[in-house]
Amino acid sequence: MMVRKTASFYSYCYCNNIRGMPCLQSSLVFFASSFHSQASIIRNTQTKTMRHPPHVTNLREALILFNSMLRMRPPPSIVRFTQVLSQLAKLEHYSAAINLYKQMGPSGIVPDVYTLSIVINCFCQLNEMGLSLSLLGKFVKVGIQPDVTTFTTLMKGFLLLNRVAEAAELFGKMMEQGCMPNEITFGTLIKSCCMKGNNRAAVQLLRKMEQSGHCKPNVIVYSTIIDSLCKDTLVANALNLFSEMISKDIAPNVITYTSLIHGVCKLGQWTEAMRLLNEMVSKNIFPNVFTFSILVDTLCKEGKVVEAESVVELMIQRGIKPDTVTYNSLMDGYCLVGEMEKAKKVFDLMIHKGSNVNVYSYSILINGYCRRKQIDEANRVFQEMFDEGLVPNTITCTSLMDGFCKEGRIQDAQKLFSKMQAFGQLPNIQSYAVLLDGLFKNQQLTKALVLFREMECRKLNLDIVIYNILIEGLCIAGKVESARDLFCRLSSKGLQPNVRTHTIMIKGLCDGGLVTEAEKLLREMEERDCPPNDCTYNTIIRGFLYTKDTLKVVGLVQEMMDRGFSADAWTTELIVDLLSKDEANPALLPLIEKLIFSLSQ
DNA sequence: CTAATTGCAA
Repeated sequence: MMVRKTASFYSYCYCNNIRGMPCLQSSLVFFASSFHSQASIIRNTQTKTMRHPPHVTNLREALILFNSMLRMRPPPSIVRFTQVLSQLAKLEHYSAAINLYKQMGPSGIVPDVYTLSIVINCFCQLNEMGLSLSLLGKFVKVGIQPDVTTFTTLMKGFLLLNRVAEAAELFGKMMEQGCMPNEITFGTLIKSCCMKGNNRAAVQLLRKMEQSGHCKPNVIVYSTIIDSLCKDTLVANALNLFSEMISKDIAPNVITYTSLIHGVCKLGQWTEAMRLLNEMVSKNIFPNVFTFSILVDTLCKEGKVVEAESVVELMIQRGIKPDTVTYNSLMDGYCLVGEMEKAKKVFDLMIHKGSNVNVYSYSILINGYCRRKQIDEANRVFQEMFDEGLVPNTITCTSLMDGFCKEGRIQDAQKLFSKMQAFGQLPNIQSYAVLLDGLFKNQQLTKALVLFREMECRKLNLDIVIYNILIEGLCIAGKVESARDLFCRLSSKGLQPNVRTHTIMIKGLCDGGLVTEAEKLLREMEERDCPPNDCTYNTIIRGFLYTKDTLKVVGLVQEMMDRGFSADAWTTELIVDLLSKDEANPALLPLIEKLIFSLSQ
């Protein structure tokens, strides 16, 4: 089962980097300010009353505060310590939080259920499930019981690692202790099902929740499943669940609506998106920066950048500040229509407005320059990214690699492929696919085959996309027989050749002078429930054009047009060229007219 | 003082 794509570690980690601040300068500012803040942090702690929970905004503050708390006599209550750990965990300083917790014991500070749950969560976040479980012993030692939160946290940890059996065991143990699952427990389990793409199990849990009698489904569990269905473009099912929650008087919120709007947008149902938008506003649920960003992104993907700009204007008018994601979407919109100057302007605007530029921002720009064949500019941006302390991820590198390949700079692509591992990025199947394709298209058959062997050894999940590249590559190298052999062996590998596979094979056969066999394959496509598309027709027609078989060309063009496909510019040019020279067939002139007409559409 | 829901790049 496919695991759904989540935000990469790096794009998240580095999104807070501030552009244009030299390292030395920033540490000097930091150092100078530390004298004042250190004193005030401690003063704050020593205030006897301490009505407000201590607030820390960074790791350094937390360490200073915690150490001063450990030295106080009598020490502050466990609640104070736990508050600091909690805030550190929220800042994702999990290891630091664990280290501080370890200093509590020797100082005689006894943890409570909150403290231990936070530390358990920290271990879970670090994938240290063994250490996480070992803390259950600590509960016994201090004479307290883990609660539903503790168990939920542990279960989540196991589920994220796909260790379902252990999660289930914990669920049993929790029930044994008379601890009943609540909304959040179910919410966690449901989210886990959704992340694995198992919507059925998610809905089953929702039904279990209704029957349990201990808790009732709420807006969050409904939103979780609705979002998951929308991501799988099962919008009709999502809308059914949506009606269901309304009928149960569970009020949808901005997140529910945003998920639905995203779902219909992905299907290109703009009218439906607008209906939902109006509906939510009529219920006094107002679109937020997420909602607007989806609208901006959808318009951009449809090439409507001007409209996207006006949505950005609208959100500013409504007092919602576009953020990095909004601007990244807009930038990608300009990249998609090839307006790189405007894309760069948005990039500069982000910096000007104080929005952080992140790995996405650079990746989008790099991808844009690559598409426009401005590979040197792409490479320059890639370099700039490093200078700003951002680490390109697999996608960034793959984009640039693709750019190099398409410009014939295969060595640069290979170099980058090797280098990405140096900055901690493992090439994935797409990275391999890009390089493999590049090697074949640049006549590096041997190197391509070596790479393919490596892919097999790495136990990558080689799908039909990879085999399409391989078959096409063999054809390019003039190894049509090998390509055909491989094509025939696909089903034995459990792979189903798709339209693209067939089209690639047809092109290979045509280029190898085997047009008759190519036509036979075209006919077989119908039988295999894989009907040819416009690309297939254009390919085989070009094949017959090269053999100057006018009759076949005319027949196939007619067939293609009957099916509602049309000749592309290249094929049309060749057809017109052939027919105009073929004086024996003046009767074919109407066909030329038809073709030119369809081309002008 | 602890645990669950939404957006961008190949």
